[in-house]
Amino acid sequence: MPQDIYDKISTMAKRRGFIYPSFEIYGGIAGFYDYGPLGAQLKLNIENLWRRFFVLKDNCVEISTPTITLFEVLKASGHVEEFTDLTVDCPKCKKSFKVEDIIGSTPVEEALKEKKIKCLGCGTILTNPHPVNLMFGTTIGIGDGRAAFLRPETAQGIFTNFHLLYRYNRERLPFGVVQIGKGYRNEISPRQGTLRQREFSMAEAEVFIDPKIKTHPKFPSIVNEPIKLFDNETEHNVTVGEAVSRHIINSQALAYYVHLTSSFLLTAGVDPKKFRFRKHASDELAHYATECWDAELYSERFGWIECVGIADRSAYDLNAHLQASGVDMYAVRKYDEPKVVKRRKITPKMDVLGPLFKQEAGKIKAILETMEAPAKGSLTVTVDKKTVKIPDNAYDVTEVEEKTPGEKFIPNVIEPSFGIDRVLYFLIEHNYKEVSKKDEEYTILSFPACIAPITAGVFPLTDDEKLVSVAEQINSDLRDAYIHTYFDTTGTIGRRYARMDEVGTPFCITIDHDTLSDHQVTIRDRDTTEQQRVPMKAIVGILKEKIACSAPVH
RNA sequence: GCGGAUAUGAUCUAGUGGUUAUGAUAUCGGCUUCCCAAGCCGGUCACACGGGUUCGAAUCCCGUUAUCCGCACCA
Repeated sequence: MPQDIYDKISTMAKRRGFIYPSFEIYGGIAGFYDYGPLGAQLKLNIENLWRRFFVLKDNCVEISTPTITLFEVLKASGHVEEFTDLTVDCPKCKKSFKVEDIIGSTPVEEALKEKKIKCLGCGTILTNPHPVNLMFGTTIGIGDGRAAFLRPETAQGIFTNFHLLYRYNRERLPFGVVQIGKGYRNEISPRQGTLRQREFSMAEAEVFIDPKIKTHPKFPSIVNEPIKLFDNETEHNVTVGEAVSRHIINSQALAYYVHLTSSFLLTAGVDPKKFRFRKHASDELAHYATECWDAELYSERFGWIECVGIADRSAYDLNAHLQASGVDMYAVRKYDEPKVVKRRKITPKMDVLGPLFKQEAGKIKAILETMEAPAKGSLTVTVDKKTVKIPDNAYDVTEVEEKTPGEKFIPNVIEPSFGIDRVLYFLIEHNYKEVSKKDEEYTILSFPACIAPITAGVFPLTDDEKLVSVAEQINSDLRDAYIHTYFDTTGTIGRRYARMDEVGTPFCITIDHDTLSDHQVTIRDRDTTEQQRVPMKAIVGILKEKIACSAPVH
């Protein structure tokens, strides 16, 4: 098979220190990759660029929560059910089914023995039952510890802190919270290299909004920006404003983050021609989502690959945690003036309720205090699934006027969720260029300056001591200014340029004999190979400006 | 998970049941040269792992692992 771009990139990435297969000296394991020195720096640069968009520009706050997540959290969020499927295969029509779709709640072993599990299509007896559980389980503590999972997404760490974060944000909506970190999925069969890993990095933003005001404060500034949307039938080349007015995207808030994502990806260096947004069909939506747009990037080998999901998770998660934990996950929509409501308030008489209901009296009291007294008839409450009648002499009714400052509601969530490793791979693939120089194959990674792992090569033209010491000074000045450099005195200058081109270093600074007298150096541009003579003192400033990576026109 | 193919230095690769296992690139050292992968000399680094057959296995057989292709799966 001829080498395609994926093979070439894999080879280059390993050879030059971007990506290594993990644990290779012990045989390796599918779905795990190490980032070498250049890969780790590239990943850090991508994450920091992401922070510039989501934290600095969009005002989200960043938190950090454990990757080991308590069973209860993922039970409440639906992941325990949704990620654990027992699946059986049909040997005849080669289809797989969830066991529970076929036999309901019958124990599986029994059903297998009795050959009750038959293919819904052709009636053949199904075989090979295997659990498809995408979460890694573990136990916290020794012995009867508490069950836990490695998190399948960082989002739950944000949801479970909602009440604290809402207060941090001084009880105002909208606000966004981000987290960058590892997620884990025990993929059945990882393929496609780093595009499908079992441990992977994600950057997620959970933006909490009022479901009645699904907008974004900066939406007006982007209404005329173009965007390419594919709804599985038609490709719409529209403006962000049109996307919303024509209901291709169903809210301004969602559309805003579609645009922000686009802006981030293009700044990071994805090829606009290999980039689109695609809407999830209703049958591919996650269990928590009501609408989802994927940013898809095109790979020459793998086709269109989802790298970012921008989902409207509605109130799903906060509601789930509210139900399961009992902690208030509401926000308040303030009225212009507090509303005054007359209410027939119940005041329980504990001296009657206590002896009557014993240990249940406390629960009954709590329920009664939230209830409206019936205008007529008897009062009943439901405690532990039992309905009990409360005698008239066990409570008083008083008519009170209650002031309500606003309406309670569960916020909705817009979630842009980025697969960092996928973005990283695509930045390599989209920027991988082959040219031929003097009949030799020559490769260039045309990374934008803001994400390139090394910003500048620093080269004395010869290994003359005088040149080397000036170059060393320039090198340390740059490093003092947080600019990553690669200092190299060996080999010909062409070879040194070539080495930098292959790993995507945008600039090389060369110190030659003239530098000693005119205090100028040469800056060489990777993409044009053009050279510019500039004063030594100006270099830090020039490079800092280049790294700033202003947003491209698109 | 099922079926097929593959596995030799960091990379690409030659090779045979029998001495010390090719060659190139890269890398390191030396000489030389110095603005786009120059040359010469020298050095480091490999038969995926485990078992079997055999006097002898990197080579043949089996298993494992990984990778690639197809199927299935894929918030």
